[in-house]
Amino acid sequence: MAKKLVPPQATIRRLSIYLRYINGLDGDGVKVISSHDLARRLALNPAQVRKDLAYFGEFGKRGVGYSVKKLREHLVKILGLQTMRKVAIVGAGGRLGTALALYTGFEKRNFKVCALFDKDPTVIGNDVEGIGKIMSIDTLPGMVKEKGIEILVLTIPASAIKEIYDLVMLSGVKAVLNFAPFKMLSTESVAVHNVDLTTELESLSYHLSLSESGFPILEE
Amino acid sequence: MAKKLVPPQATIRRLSIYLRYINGLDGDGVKVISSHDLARRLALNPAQVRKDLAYFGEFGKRGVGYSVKKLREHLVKILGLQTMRKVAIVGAGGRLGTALALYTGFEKRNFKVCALFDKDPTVIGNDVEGIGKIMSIDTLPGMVKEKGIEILVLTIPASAIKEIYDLVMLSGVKAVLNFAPFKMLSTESVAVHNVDLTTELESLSYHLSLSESGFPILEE
DNA sequence: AAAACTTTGTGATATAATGCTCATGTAATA
DNA sequence: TATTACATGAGCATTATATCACAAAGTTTT
Repeated sequence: MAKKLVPPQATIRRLSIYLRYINGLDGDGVKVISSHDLARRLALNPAQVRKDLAYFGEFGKRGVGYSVKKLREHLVKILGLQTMRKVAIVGAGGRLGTALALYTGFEKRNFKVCALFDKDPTVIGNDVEGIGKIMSIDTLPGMVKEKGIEILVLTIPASAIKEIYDLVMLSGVKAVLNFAPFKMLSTESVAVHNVDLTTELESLSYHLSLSESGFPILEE
Repeated sequence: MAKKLVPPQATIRRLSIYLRYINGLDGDGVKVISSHDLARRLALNPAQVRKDLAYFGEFGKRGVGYSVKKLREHLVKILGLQTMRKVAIVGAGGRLGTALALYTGFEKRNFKVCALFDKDPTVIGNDVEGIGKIMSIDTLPGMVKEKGIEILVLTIPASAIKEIYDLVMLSGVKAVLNFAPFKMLSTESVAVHNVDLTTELESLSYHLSLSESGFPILEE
């Protein structure tokens, strides 16, 4: 019985975690896995695992569990990972941009970095092996259309945000992973996820202060 | 009237955002800011801003707003940012580790990368300018104590997790920022934040699939 | 084939986060 | 000094998310 409800963002993130876990099971010859097993391994609640999956259909078999093979297929389909997703990096001249451009781990997961952009004329034209030359940010909209880029990874400094915000949002991409220290908002046509490293460090600092003052930590 | 409640993690993250925003106000000669101003600028709800701040005391003045100077002082104090926090990077030989080691933006925010570790003998001993040589992971517990390292940034590959998990958790640090594709859990003595880049990309991919099938995006 | 297990899927319940509303305090103005 | 306007802090309402608990469905054992 298909219950039509919008799954929370947290559920989507967990699906990705489930997929990684069962991918890691590959050689082990495990044919079936229960919500209990998954939950124990991933430090979650079994009911939550079941509910997460139930948003998308009835994948399990009562008294048995979930077929690993089928579950993997479903997760790949739900997350839209059957086809390679084309990614571009904006701010590719910076440290973080370069690191992500050269990181090979994404390809295994079906994400392909296929274009690099920057604003700085001193890095435009630099060749990154395996990907190509860093291009001017001005060419972004054209390249998005030409290459079929779907996701933009933003690794620009705070100072460049004003200049680049609209350019990115109107470039035609449908998704943005933003590392810049500024919260970008999702719109009808562009999904944005923000990763804010400073905020992560500062909230850890808060916990340090807490434990200095004698409080326990306990969360997440 | 001080209400004794534990502030949610989301509140702590927002405090960091508030601080960044009012730091950016520096030259503008703004003396006072209202919850409304803050909320509008940061795409939040004014009541939420007030509630976030009210967890920690009564900083505002009715009819006026919050003194920027005082608010900054309070936020710095709450987040424990008066003193420099010493950070070490584990997995400093990899792309991401190197990028973070060389990233200078953290110092402005009072975080100092002061040690680098790796498991790989081929990178141990490499000198990173301004920080020092990459050290063997085996020396981690000793160095944590010796240098007073409080935060560990983990940028190790999936394959190294098993080997390094306990070493990190027992090293004596009080906080971990984990980029490895594995969810580490906070304990009584160690606060952990996980940043999972693959999960971020995959959940964006989910939204791409959705919009391909005609659904709108709308979230965050 | 019945009984005893196992595990899913889901309604009901608990917990948490967010947003609304307003009494109260403050400042500016007449 | 009274009036008006404004903004906080807090209680309450609403929404979102997570957990519990159990009936229904499948498997294994006797």
